[in-house]
Amino acid sequence: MADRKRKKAAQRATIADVANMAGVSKTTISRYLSGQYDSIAENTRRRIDEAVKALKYRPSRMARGLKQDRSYLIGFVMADLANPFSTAILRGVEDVCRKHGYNLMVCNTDNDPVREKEYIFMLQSHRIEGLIINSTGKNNEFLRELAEYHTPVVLVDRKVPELEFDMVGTDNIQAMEQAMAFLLDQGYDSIAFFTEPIYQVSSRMERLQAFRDITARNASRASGEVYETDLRSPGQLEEHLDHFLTRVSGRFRSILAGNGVISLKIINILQQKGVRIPEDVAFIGFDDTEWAPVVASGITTVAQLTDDIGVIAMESVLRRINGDQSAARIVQLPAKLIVRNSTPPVSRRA
Amino acid sequence: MADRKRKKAAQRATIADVANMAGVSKTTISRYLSGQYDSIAENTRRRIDEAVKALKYRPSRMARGLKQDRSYLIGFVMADLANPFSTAILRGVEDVCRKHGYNLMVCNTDNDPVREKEYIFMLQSHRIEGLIINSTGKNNEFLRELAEYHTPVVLVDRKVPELEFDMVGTDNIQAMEQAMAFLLDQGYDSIAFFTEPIYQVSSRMERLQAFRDITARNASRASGEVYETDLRSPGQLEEHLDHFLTRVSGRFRSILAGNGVISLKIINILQQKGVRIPEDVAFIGFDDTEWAPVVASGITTVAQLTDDIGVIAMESVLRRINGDQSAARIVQLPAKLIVRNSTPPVSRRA
DNA sequence: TTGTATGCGTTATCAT
DNA sequence: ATGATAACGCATACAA
Repeated sequence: MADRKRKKAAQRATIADVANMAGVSKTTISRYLSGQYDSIAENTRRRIDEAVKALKYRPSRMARGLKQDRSYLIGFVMADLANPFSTAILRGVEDVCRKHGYNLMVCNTDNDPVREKEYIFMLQSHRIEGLIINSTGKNNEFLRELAEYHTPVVLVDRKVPELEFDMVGTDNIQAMEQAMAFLLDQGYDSIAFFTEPIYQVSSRMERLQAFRDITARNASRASGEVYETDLRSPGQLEEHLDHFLTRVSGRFRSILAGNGVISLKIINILQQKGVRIPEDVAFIGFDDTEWAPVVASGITTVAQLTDDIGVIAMESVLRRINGDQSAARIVQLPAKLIVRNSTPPVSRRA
Repeated sequence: MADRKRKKAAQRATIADVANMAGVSKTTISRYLSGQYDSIAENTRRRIDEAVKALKYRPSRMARGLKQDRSYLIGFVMADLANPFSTAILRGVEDVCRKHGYNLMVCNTDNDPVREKEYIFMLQSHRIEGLIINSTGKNNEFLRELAEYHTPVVLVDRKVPELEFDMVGTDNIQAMEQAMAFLLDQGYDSIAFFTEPIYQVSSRMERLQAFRDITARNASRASGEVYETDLRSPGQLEEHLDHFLTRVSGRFRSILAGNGVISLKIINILQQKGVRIPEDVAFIGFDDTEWAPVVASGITTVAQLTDDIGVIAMESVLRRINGDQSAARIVQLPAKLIVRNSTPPVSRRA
């Protein structure tokens, strides 16, 4: 009975401890751990069972990972965890991870490329087996590095043209077309599109471009106005709203918000100013947030399939992990217009 | 020049590769990695710099961790990631983690003890260095196991009487007292408390108990009614609301919601029924959700310091990691009543 | 200032 | 059905 090394405190049991207690070799324990029960005698297996329980043995994923070159870890890097859109995706990702025995490492970059880079480095050091990211687009070099070493990367929400990775997001053209067609059909002749700064964010670019295309095609029916607003700049959104409400002509005015965050801010300011939805201005929000049904007797929204985005992104990672070498896939999920009371036909208003 | 082993694909560089390229031993590289620059000659250091860059070397945290008995990993286990309360805490935790070089493993148990147990096992295998959890309370045995091996566990939101761990949450007594005192001062003589099922959830228990105590003390001024509602049971909440609105006497009725999730559901149903806030019933919500300002001309809420809960929880973990052996601390942060328009004085209503 | 040798806890290879 | 041994990538004790 070899006596264990003395350390100053309770140490976790190792495979060797289990082997000793069960009276077999480490190899047999290892077989047991990987479920090769066929090659283990019934009663040795029982003895191992007992030893594992008695010692509260938990195999070390670090040791196992080092040997097998695996980590059982997936990285999840978001530009803005404060946005419910991000956490909705997170839930989808987490669920699939759990079902497949992976753990999720969650990182919030706050849209800062430096933080993003630091996180990518840390995740590389942890040897993550897959990465799901809505990227600032400023660290393509390091994302490519992951790909070189066969770590699948899946982009969500934001495309990065230089990167040939799988991408999962919303079909922003179709989404905008639904929203705009509906507003036009309802008879609105003035539509303002409010978006957070475009930068290089593809989803915002696509929505903006779609807005421009659609207004151009419908120039005879309605006028379009674009407001690109930095929400961190105090007063800017209010200024833009003032401009639209007082300086832009149009009998029947409507607002289309580019995402859930700016939706809420707009509604807040409108309420403060006593501008009524939909009596004074109609409103459609992007993202079907939890509060959409209860604000202003119900806000019409363009719902993204956030949960599905997360699920599909993680499934794409798994497919690549399992050896799929096919060309990068771009999945653009349809958006669904959810009509509530913020967008009545103008006939009922005029 | 020893030739590297041939594997079928691009492998990450190891410390040995860097050592070879820089023409020094692995030990020197190791020193370099741990920042012992004093004991390295200027120009060897430069050569190492170059080699690291050229090889895109990323030290393996698994190997390092195995040797040092560290993982650089913190576990974060939540009963309900869908609740914005959870993700608010997550942001606080994540921020502190990042600043200290830790990575966060996020787990969603969906209030299921079995899932919780599986996650705790996985986290144990990953040798997490700390755990932040709002627990179902059904896996105390395994949480204690973590403590035995000196892994600090910090409870958030929910206490577990059997577990002597640090705990961070809201002072629910003070929170309820603020809300109730305000309702009473405004002149409401009937208060209904709506809560999700109490089970063993300490935060819900505390709020309920406080409600009972306060209504008992103020029996002459107002009557209190408790509704414990399982939101998964269809129709139950509506039934309870119906009961309160039609069967319970009281000239000036008010509702106090036990958390943000049930707040939203209640408001939704009230709106569907055409019950106006605050004209027909006053309303205070627990948790100052993002939508509180814009619903029903502004909902009065009891704000929890969610971000601080996360920050303090993670700081507690760090303090324990750094050797603090003092007795378990319970931190109960004050709640702040945010008065909006859902709770006017009854004099303005009568 | 630098290097050699050993071991962390596991799996894989090759035996028996 | 079971075991002995080497190796994964790094840090550490000890030398030089």
